[in-house]
Amino acid sequence: MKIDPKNPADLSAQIAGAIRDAIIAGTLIVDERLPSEAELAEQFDVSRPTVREALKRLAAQSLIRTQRGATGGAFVNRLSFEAAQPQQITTSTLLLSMNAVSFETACEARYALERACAPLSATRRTPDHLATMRAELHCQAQPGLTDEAFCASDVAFHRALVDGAGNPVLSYQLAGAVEAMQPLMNMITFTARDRARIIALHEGIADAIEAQKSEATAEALTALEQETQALAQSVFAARAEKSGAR
Amino acid sequence: MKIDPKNPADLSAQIAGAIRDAIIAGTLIVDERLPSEAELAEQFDVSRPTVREALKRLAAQSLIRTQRGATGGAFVNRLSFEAAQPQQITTSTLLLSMNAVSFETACEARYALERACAPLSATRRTPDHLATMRAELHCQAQPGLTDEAFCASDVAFHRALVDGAGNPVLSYQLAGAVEAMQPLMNMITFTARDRARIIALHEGIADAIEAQKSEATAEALTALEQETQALAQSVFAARAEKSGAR
DNA sequence: TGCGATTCAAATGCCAGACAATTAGAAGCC
DNA sequence: GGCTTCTAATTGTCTGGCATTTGAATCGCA
Repeated sequence: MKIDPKNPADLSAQIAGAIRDAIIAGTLIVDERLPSEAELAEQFDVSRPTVREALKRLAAQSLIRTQRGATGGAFVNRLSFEAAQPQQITTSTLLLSMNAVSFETACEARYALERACAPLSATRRTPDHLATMRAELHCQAQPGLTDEAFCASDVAFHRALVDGAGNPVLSYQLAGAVEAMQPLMNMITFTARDRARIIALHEGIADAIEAQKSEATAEALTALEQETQALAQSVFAARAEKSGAR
Repeated sequence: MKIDPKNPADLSAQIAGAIRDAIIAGTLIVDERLPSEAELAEQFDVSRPTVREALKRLAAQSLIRTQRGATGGAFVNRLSFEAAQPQQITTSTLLLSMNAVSFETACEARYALERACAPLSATRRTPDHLATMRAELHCQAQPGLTDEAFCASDVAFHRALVDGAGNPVLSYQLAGAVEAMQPLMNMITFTARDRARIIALHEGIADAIEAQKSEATAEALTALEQETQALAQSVFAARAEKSGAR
């Protein structure tokens, strides 16, 4: 790990990479303290600011944390699912917004992944998950709700469904797919009739989950996907026509 | 965005957060040039090294890139799926290795997600994807293959399956789940008989994909999951007994 | 001896200034 | 016009230093 060729480019990136590799390889284990900045600077034969830049890179990925004071320093972080999720969500959101991914594609991915959780969630969901879903349903039925709040509740509903599978790996992966859709959903205006239809479909999902029926859950999700796709299509078509007529 | 309270903690993190928020909110658009380090330092009323640390944090997340020279500077990066995948993979790998996720849980998540891709992949896979799968199958049948190489080929096979769905969002999300399993798989020693069984199951998957049969693909994946789980269980049980007898 | 207050040292956080390297564009020359 | 050279702007890096935090050792005192 102490190697560092005379590559003239980006010393801090190289150092960060070397430390990252050591963490991945298990050479540095969780909660282990890295050498102090001064020692690292000496080891890699660079200055302290350069070492600091490398450490900040790692800190940005939650690979290390730093403590000040006498026994301070940089410590290898235990990367928890909770800490990784927000990053996963922002990355997914940016990927969708920067790459002109169509609503259709993103929606297809999201529901395909959610259907993967359906059988597990139907089997394992706790009363808590069910209660969350029912609560969000109630929230969605409020009359004065803004579109943003409606979408947020929609996301919360689906996350409860995913979490019901009781598999942290699934929850982590799905968080990105579900949350990243929110900005796209926010581009849609929901009429009262649209909302009623969506809520009815949500109720179907909640009922299937409550009855622990795997296939019924998957079918309800498929129905919701079709409804969502159709709704989006009509909204975008109307918008295109409007701008065409303008 | 230019706001920066007198929080005594972690100026560089605050600055990085402010710029990140601006990117997410769309205030800074792709390929736009940020002010120079000196200007940012003045704006935020901090020194240049502090600004640099903030920029390195953003660079670590591929949110910006930097160019030297006269017209150089920091530019907002178009976050591409290709650039995001490696990060997603290392994060997923570390999450599994640092959180004592059981083989069972990770395996369940992986196959659940893969089954979600099965119908799409069966419908849309190109001859290229099919060729990759067949090539990896051939590779797996090589006699002198190490366990690591066998696992690597296994991963390549499954990624071809996932990519066959033709949905970049799915490919991105699944990359983490599939690749992160590799270290766990590497802990297993595959006997010739184990490999033969796995290859046979892989062939079943490839055949189903070739015939564009969605349900057959999903069933083949389920069979492979059961085989993998059983194999892992027997290996771990044997290992536990051995260490108990030691 | 026991305990609290003080001091000390180590480490990170931050800053000022400087120089090197790189790069694009401007200026000048043929 | 085309080529070369110069220049300015910008990032990359280093040196040295000061401020802040924090745990631990030390000292004083009962």
